[in-house]
Amino acid sequence: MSHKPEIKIPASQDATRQQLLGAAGEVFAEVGFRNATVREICRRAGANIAAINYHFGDKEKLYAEVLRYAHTRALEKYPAFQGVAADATAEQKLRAFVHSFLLRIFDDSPTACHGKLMSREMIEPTAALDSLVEEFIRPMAGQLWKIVADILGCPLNDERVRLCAFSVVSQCVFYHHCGPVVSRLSGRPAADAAAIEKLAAHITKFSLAAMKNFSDKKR
Amino acid sequence: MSHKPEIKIPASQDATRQQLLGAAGEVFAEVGFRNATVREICRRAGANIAAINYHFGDKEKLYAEVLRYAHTRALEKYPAFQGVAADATAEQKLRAFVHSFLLRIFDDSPTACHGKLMSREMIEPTAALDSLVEEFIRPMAGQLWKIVADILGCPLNDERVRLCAFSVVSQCVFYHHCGPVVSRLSGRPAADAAAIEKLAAHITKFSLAAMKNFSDKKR
Amino acid sequence: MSHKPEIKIPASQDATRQQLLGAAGEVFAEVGFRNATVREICRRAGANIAAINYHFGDKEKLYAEVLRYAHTRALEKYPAFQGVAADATAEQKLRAFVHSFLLRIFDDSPTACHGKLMSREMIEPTAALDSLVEEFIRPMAGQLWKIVADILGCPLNDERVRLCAFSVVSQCVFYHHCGPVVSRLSGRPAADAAAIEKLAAHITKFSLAAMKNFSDKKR
Amino acid sequence: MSHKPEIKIPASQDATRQQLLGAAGEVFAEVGFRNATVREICRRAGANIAAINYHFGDKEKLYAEVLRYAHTRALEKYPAFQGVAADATAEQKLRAFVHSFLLRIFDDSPTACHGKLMSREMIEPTAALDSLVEEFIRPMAGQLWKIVADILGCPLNDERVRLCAFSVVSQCVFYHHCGPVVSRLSGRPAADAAAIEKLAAHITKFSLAAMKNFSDKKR
DNA sequence: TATGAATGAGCCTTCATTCAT
DNA sequence: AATGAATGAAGGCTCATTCAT
Repeated sequence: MSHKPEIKIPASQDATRQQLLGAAGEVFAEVGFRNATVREICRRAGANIAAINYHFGDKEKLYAEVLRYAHTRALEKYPAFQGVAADATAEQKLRAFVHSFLLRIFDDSPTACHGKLMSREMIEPTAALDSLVEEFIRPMAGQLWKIVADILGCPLNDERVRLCAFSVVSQCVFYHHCGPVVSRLSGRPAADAAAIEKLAAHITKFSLAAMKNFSDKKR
Repeated sequence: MSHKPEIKIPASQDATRQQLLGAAGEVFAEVGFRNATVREICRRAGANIAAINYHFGDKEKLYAEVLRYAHTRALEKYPAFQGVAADATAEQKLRAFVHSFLLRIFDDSPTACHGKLMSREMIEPTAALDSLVEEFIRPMAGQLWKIVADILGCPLNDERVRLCAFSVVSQCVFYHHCGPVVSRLSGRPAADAAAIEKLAAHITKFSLAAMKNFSDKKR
Repeated sequence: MSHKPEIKIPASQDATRQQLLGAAGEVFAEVGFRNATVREICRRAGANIAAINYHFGDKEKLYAEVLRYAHTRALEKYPAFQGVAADATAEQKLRAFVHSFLLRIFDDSPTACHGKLMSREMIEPTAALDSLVEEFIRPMAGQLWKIVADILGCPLNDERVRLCAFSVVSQCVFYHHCGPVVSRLSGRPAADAAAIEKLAAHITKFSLAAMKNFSDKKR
Repeated sequence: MSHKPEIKIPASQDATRQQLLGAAGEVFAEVGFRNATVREICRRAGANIAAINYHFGDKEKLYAEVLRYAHTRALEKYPAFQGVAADATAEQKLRAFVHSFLLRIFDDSPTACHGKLMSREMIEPTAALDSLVEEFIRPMAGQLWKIVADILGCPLNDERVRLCAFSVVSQCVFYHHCGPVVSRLSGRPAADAAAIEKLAAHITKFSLAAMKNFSDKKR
């Protein structure tokens, strides 16, 4: 409010764009696309109310960019196989995959909104979801399928590979998406780093135990 | 609020209330609480635009009632252990639990909205969630914990019981909540009765395999 | 501005609708459809800003209704052959037609806006013009064609009938539509009742003189 | 971007100005002053969005220049007495005047916008109209008055001269200004060269017939 | 009791204009 | 000299809610 003229000086084109992407990510994550107001986004970005239309065309196009931006950042920050050698065992890779998946989804630093945005996208998919699946999610699914096929000893396109992979992912997603119920049932609040660690251990153990005993049993 | 002069046929008064509950369930499920308009709800219910405020006070109180109503109906329609004897094995009970859970969550008949409402409630919990958990979800969790404890051979309050129960439920919830991604990845549309049957079989098999091999392995 | 509580009491549905039609007519006539603001219309109508959407759907539908309303009123107020017997001569009918046409078009009482609305409609025709022509203008053109055909001694569908009728109407329209130039050239302001009388006399005389001498001359 | 060392042809500066005048003429003619956006004008002119303010001060001053520019061009392209000798008869001069008037007003080549701009100016006169009348329209009216006075055999300042001249011009203007109604009534689209020729013939014939029979009749 | 006309805050978007570069 | 990012007022429209009937 006072002078702070320096805040406006660096306002090069890209700076404002970036501020808007960040602020929009926060707001969309907090209240969803529809409930988010451009006023609030611009306010947080320190930009004029017309800035969104100027830089992105409209609110919807901004949202699409935010979604891509959030995904890109999340994958850069938490690569799927961080700290795992290329020749590691499938079990080791699974553990890493689950752990980084959880870290990615639970990161609630102000700049991270990937998890929440995806949760909302699941409930009300937008036009942006199609390309998001092809660009980010399908490749990641492919990585998991390889690991699972290896563990099961199945060909990659066996239906059981898909089913077991979904069973793995479902456990990761669950604690994030059903957080409100999980925390009410367990009496504990959201997940911290230690809890995530523990969760990753359980999911990996549970899933490996299941898959090791899987192939030789018919339903 | 006062006495409800009792004698009254279940007539007009209650009829409108009921119509509103039904219509509101549909609309809230389709577009969420915020995006739902009282005009549309009243239109579908064949009621006056002021009917919601008259019968329920405001939109939010209507929503809370819809949530309870939807849960009650869903549990009546798909009891947790339908067709399973009280002395059935834990495995049989688990199978029944999973199957009815899936049926409940995937029922998309116009009068059923329990699944969609819960999905939305996970993302933006309302004040109604607290009582919902206590009244409906905790009892159901208790039932599952018993089964899991039996299978694991653990005491009921062992942490592994909670974790494994979550692992079971997470798989059930996943196909519903992440439907938009699952269908895009698999190329198949939503779930029909046969698919649900198959899903129930997989989840049960996967979970039993995991839990059978669980206790004797360290992570 | 002061109390005038009685202004709001009679605010039955139709009263507000009527107020809006009147106010909208004024505003649309003054500044055109696009430049007219719903805020100003509602202000003049003593109505809430949402009243237009409530009663008419949107600004455009309001405009269409205003156009029809203004036409209907103008034709009621100034019938084409007021004070002329059914068996009057074609010359007498022409004189009456021209006179009432001018009166209609120049009426600038606050409730009359027909003339200005039509002028604007000529420059930027809206979707409403089509039905307006069929419903109001074509019947009136038919009346004039009969008179002209009678004077020329031509069959009704002779091309000269159309051309001469247009020549008559063009003179009526001109003083209204080109008022800004006419008044600047002649130094006189807009038209009062006496001026209209004189104008009607000239146009009738000019046109009759032309048509009397018309048929027997080749160009 | 680099230096463009001064020598500079009358180029860029004036070139941009000229482009803006042309583009603005088009846009103002198409959608009117208020609905025209500086963005669209600059886009069509291949100029920067700030170019209008830079070269003309603001949108309104640009409009005034466009109006003068369009008039000048229209009069250069269609002189009032093209192809008519100085000693031609008044009838011949009238014919030429009417024809060139129609050509001027109906020219809808992209660079011509005189007719449409004037139509709009009639409905919402701007400050630019005053000087436009003095500079372009009054001289032209003077020319017509002379012709008409000659035909009527009246002194130049006789009121009948004004009235008859208006009657002539009104017919020319009518087909342009009321085009939307004329075309709907006649089923024919806008005017091509042949139609204009025919129109000129009719207007001249009608007007001459009227004026020849005029002076000796009192109303 | 039940209605529906009326309310006014708030939404996204558009626009001419400005100003630092 | 010329740019284009940024501005902020104002536009049409939607909505849950109220209140006189």
